[in-house]
Amino acid sequence: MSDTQKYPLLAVVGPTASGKSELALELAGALGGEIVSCDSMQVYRGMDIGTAKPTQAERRGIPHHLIDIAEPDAPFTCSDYVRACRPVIADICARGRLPVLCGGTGLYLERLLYGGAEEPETAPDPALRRRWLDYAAAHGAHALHRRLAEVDPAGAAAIHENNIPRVIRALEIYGSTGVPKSEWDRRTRLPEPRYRAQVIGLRFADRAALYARIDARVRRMLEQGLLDEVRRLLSRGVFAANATAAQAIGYKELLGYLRGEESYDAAVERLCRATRRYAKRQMTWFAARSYVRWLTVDQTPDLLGAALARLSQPPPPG
RNA sequence: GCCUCUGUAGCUCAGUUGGUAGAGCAGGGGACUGAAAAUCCCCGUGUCGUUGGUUCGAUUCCGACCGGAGGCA
Repeated sequence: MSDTQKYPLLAVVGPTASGKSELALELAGALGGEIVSCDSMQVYRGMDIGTAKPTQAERRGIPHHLIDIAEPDAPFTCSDYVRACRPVIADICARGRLPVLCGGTGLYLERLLYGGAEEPETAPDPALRRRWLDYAAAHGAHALHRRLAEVDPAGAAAIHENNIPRVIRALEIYGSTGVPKSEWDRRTRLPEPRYRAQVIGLRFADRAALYARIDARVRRMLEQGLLDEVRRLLSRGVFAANATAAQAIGYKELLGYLRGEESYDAAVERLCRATRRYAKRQMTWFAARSYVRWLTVDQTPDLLGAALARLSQPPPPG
């Protein structure tokens, strides 16, 4: 795809509970757009309340894509997301509509925008990972990291030795392609985004204001029956499957309560805390992306107006 | 009323045979290329309850007082 053929798209990013969905919906309504979820957990069927999926009523007749496209007990990765997302964007644009990405999974958006065509075809290999994990257990994280340094010094230097999953991933890539991960990283990072993307980020001048919204949202989820939702997934064996979906905030905390390991209040407190920490990690991620144009939610009465004003400006250079 | 124990970081507690102190949790900051709601890294000054005394020097020893817990009346 040459530069002149680049598809346009909008994206609304930011920490959880910052109001992304609402703004994205308004933008889609105003600009003739369709929502494309960019969320690692909304892809799973049956996880509705805890992932804050917009209800049919809340979608106001605007199509939402990449929600409910995977089973929670099966693996679904960043690469699956990107592969699923590209044709959706192409289709929306082909119909003369505007894709409005919306979500808090920074990595998914990053790989969508900057991922090249060439990528290592190395799906996670459970047996191989098991082997490296055993190796780490037997010889320690340091020894595992040294194994990586032998074949990929640059890659090893970029990964802390205690970050065992990452070290194993890098070993996996080298093992199955014969090319170091650091080399793949160089090859698969586009200098320019693949789309004519305009990314709006939501942030808060007052952190406490966001945290209050998070606490309120957790309370609302519980009122809407989050606990029952977790029970349903539990009975389906989702958490035993050791799947990505089982790592979702809300689900893993309430599990402790359902198993009688802690009180309800303690589980809810842990849930709120985990959500706040997650929000902080999201803020750190997006704050480091130069392509994000920020709107300060608690200082902007007319978010939609402010967002539209931003969009009329030319996008920032690469 | 008397006796014993106790009072150290936001919380739970260590510790200093007298030279002004450190862990876990909480909190803050950061990283991030196919598990990312995941994973990982960095960050600990606080009237050591108050007040007298001993001492070159007290959070540490002694006294009194004020909280808290327990016991005896």
